[in-house]
Amino acid sequence: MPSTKHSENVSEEYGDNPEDYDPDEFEHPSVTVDDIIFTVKDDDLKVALIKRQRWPFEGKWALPGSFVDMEESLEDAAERTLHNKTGVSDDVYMEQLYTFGEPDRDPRTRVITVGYFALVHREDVELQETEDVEAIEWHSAYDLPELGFDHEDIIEYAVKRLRWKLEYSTAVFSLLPEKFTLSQLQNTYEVILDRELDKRNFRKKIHKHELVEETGEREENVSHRPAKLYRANKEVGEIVEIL
Amino acid sequence: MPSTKHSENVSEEYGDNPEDYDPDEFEHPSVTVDDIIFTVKDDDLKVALIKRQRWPFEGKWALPGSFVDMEESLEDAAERTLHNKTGVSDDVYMEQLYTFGEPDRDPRTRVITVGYFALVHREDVELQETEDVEAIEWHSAYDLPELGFDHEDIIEYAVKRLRWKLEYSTAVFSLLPEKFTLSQLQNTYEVILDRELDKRNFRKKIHKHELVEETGEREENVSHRPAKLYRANKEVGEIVEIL
DNA sequence: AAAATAGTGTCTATAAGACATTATGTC
DNA sequence: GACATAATGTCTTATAGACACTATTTT
Repeated sequence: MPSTKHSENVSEEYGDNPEDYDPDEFEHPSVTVDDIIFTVKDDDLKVALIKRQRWPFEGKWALPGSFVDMEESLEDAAERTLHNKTGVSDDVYMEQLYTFGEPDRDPRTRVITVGYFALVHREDVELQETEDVEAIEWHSAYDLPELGFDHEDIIEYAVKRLRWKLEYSTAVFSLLPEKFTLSQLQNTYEVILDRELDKRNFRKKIHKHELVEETGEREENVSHRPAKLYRANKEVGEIVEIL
Repeated sequence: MPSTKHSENVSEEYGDNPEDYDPDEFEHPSVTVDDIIFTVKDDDLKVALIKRQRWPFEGKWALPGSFVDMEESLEDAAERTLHNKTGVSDDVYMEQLYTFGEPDRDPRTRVITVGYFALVHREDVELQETEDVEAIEWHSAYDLPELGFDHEDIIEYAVKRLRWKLEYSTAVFSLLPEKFTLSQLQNTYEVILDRELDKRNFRKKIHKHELVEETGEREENVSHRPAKLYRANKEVGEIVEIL
């Protein structure tokens, strides 16, 4: 098997064109999806990680991932991984993040991974340890444990994307329950952007863009003045310049 | 070969984990890169396309692409494709666009393609028909011929990214020669954004962000008042809110 | 009444957008 | 001097950011 061939050789012999290619003639890279699943909890930005049980990176943490099956789309593979590994099911915002393909990123073989970025509601946050058994836990994105592969870089990239999403889209609603207070909304922004926002200016903008509408309900069982509960007034993911 | 297996089966039998995977046990998808190479020429946004010589989509146009070799990075594959297919060499802005992986996007076999987005200077624009021989030509992104695969979708997505890049980064400089006039700069924006801009407001912004500096030179051999020539005063790709 | 959080408005500075005339070079 | 494009400024409106006090509920 010409597994050590260089691209130049391949190019010369095979005309460098997909159409000249016999899919069984060469070794192919493996393709996986990795999910970067975020939530906001306890005033902290959390990312779901599984603990690895075997070589390589045994005992270290890593993103939940799966191989892409020959007959499923990338997005289906990412959703399947989300469901199988976390037990989380509906109402999850998901989008493709980036494809990481350095030849040596996996010590076993050539693995190209397509990163998918997911935002789950605080409520959905129960990570089920599924049959696949490895421990899955929320970790602070600001204080990560030792990670296998290039997953630290992937998470760093995902946090940048998440910040962008918050400033320029309505993705924040995928991190909140259906009904939420304006303070919860602001807190979600503050945790993710890692800076404080002015309450009055924040509310001015939220209302100017008509991002929320009143439900008519208020908080209950709080030992202070209860806040009004709002719901999202835009589709999740819609592009709006918010901050 | 269990090439028709569904993902659920794979998941159950193999624990759904990359680490359980024997790279030779299953058929892998093929992985390609496709380059979406843009330039601005003749008041038009152009994209480089090759004419296909064989099935599938024989006679139709398609993006230049290559298989990813087992030992090269995705970016190296994209650059190799750029050089081999277009003859274009230095000073090209390139970034990963998106990964397209619908199972049926290629009628031959499962092919996942990583799109790379490239911007070349007007000057570098000589497309060389290389040994790989198929015709390569610039086509208007606003008036595309019939394309094979999902390449029309890919180009549509790339045009959106390009517009975003122009509004929020200094990527425009990769489309211009080293020295350029402010009218050329404005024209590049207008062609890509597909709308007219006010000359005075445009110049105000360019100067406010200190995007350009004077070279001290002026245009030559024009039959009207010659414009000053400027050069970029920021790194290409830097993030700045421009328009 | 004390504690805790909710909720609200003004002022200033900066940015965005609409808009027309003069300047300078070539032929 | 006719032609073609270069170059420039003002005014109005909208947006962003700094900033502090009152209101409401629970205990």
